[in-house]
Amino acid sequence: MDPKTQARFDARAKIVKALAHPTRLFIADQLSDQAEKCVCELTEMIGADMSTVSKHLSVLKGAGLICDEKRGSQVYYKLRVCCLTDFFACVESVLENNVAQQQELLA
Amino acid sequence: MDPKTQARFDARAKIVKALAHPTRLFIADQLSDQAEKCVCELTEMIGADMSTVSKHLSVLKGAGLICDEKRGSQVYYKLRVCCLTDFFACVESVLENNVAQQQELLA
DNA sequence: TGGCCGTTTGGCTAAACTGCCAAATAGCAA
DNA sequence: TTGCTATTTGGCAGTTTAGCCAAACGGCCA
Repeated sequence: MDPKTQARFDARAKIVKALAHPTRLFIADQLSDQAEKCVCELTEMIGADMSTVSKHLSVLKGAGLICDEKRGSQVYYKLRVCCLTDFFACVESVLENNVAQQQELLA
Repeated sequence: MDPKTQARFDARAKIVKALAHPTRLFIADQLSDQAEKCVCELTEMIGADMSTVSKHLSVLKGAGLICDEKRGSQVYYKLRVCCLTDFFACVESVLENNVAQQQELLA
């Protein structure tokens, strides 16, 4: 694989990797309906340590998937990408495929 | 987060994680144009150890993203999911957004 | 059968990732 | 200033992942 191709797929993988965690997928999903949420709200929903949630948000931000805005002492995050809904739909269709195939194997 | 939601996002993450590697993204891309390829062809293109490529294929297969068919002594892999093209397009748009933002910061 | 080719599996080490705690930072209000 | 809240950062232990080598497996052909 030539270096240019390698670099391109490295860059893509970095973005996909940022989404490759249940908590981060959940966050992206929560933010996907145009709603912005602060860290404490997300922390409450997720039920983990706030530092953990903050780091997950940092990963998503580093990949350019979300952006933040400070208002007072709170930080609000929102999606920076509009196509994630399709992305999730695709993942969901894979899941459905997998279930269908498993049922076929049992039948 | 209630257990059901947790399980749903765990399942999604498992699929996204399977794609979260440059080599595996490359493989998925190669297989995305309806073409099936055997392990040796992919190994040649990627330039890694065949055992490494085989393991990557195993990860993709485990996630239900590709399927395999043995013909003689060779194993051919092909995509099992049609929506990956949109998936890649979304990732690509994130990359473009990021570049645009970086340029804006410099200007 | 023996040998070769394509593929997978086991094992090992190095690197990356997670999640918690504790500490640092920043804003706001008394 | 002090104190309180929201958030981020540093650090550490446990877990997972990556990629190579060696070995095992399976099909094919002489």
